[in-house]
Amino acid sequence: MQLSTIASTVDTQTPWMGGAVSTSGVRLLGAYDALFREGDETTGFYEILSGAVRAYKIFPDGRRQIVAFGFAGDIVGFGHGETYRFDCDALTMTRVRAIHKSSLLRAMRERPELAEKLLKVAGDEVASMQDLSILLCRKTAIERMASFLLSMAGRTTSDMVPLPMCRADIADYLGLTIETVSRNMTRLRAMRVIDLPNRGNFVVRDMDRLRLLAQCDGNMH
Amino acid sequence: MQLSTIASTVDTQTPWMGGAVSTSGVRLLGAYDALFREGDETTGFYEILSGAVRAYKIFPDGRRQIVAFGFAGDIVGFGHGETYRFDCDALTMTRVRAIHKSSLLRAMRERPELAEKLLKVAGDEVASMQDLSILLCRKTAIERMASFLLSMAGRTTSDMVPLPMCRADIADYLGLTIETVSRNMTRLRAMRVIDLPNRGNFVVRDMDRLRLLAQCDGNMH
DNA sequence: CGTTCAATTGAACTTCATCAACATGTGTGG
DNA sequence: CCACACATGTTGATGAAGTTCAATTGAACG
Repeated sequence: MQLSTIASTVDTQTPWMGGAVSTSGVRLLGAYDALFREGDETTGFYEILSGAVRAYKIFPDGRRQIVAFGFAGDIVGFGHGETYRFDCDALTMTRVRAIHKSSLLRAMRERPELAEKLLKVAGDEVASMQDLSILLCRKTAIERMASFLLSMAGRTTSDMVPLPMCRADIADYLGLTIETVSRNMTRLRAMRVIDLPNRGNFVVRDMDRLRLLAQCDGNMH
Repeated sequence: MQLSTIASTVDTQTPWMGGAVSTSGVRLLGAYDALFREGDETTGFYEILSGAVRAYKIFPDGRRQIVAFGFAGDIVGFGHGETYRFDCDALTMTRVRAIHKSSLLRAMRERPELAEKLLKVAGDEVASMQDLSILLCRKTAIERMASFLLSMAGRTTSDMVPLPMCRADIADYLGLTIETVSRNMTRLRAMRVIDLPNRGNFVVRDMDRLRLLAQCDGNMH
């Protein structure tokens, strides 16, 4: 199950759009630096080159919902109209490449297959959001945690899985409180499913059980 | 807040894609007839001409999540890969126009602006799913009901708002049980916010209070 | 070594789910 | 057209899961 969902990961071995899109500017962001803010005029998409970002919406009453995390290889910026619909900032030191709307439109006119590709990415994005809805709607706290950790683990080959976001970010993503996140992390550790060697990292000790707990019926991508 | 979210509504005054897309077949569906089933090979998109559909996923353990409702003017079929990712069927007598994948791709190559338009529709779809995530993640039962009724009311000009889906469908969409849906409907009626003249319809008596309850900060489309 | 912020743990409370009974209203056959 | 039957929807009582409030621990940095 694909949880991280700002946009689907694209093949980053090759520069994303074959260089047809002009060599747009690369920006370097520090922790919690804004990529864009709600209400800003949309300039286009961003490709995350390294690091991680979070996209979230803050409500008048202070409630916050993290809509998606984005990692290296993801494209962020779908689902906005003339202005951005929510805030997006970096979790850690992050490099992004801006893909300007105008250059994208130009490239799309020149190479129609690009549009198809982009449409596919958008479709994947929709799929991810649907998965997230299901998670928020139908899963218990520990199932959500398991699903989340599983998707994070799926992003690396390494044994030590980075967790660049704080508990509050995880909580606001999964629709839980930091206390519940913490309790269930502890519970998963007690069950010998994961290890928590330090803040910001975890290790999967029993992948089968983690998958079982995540309870998603395999056929989710 | 846009809840109905299979795809954003497009202008249906004019035939959707200016007729460039071949005059694809129009299908007529009775109540609970399938539009497509999970696992079927994706044939393309469908434009709802009249009636209503529901898109949902059923889990091995029987849990069901309605991902979206679709009404006249909506396009359904985003977020699927080679095969459909979940079931979609009609709630009532429904007419749909099939937009075949191949004819769409052909049309896109001929008229690049079509791709942009479709990309915008996909973006709106993502936006709607994000709204749904927020609803499921952050709202109480009565706030969810209010949001849902508000979005349904926003679809008609008439006083009497149709509610073509049963309580179970509403429950599985909002992440609640039928009992909770029923209780909160009753509660809203007791609060003189809505009237429930009969099954399948409701009337908004106090739109301001409904909006207040829905708690979405206006700036959601 | 102490300060500070994040994370963890504990206890009481709230909300919603669950189980169960009851009502309504929709359709069918007499 | 009425009466009955099954569906769907409503209402009530109880319990579990997660939130909230509060205290404690732990780690990072000066």
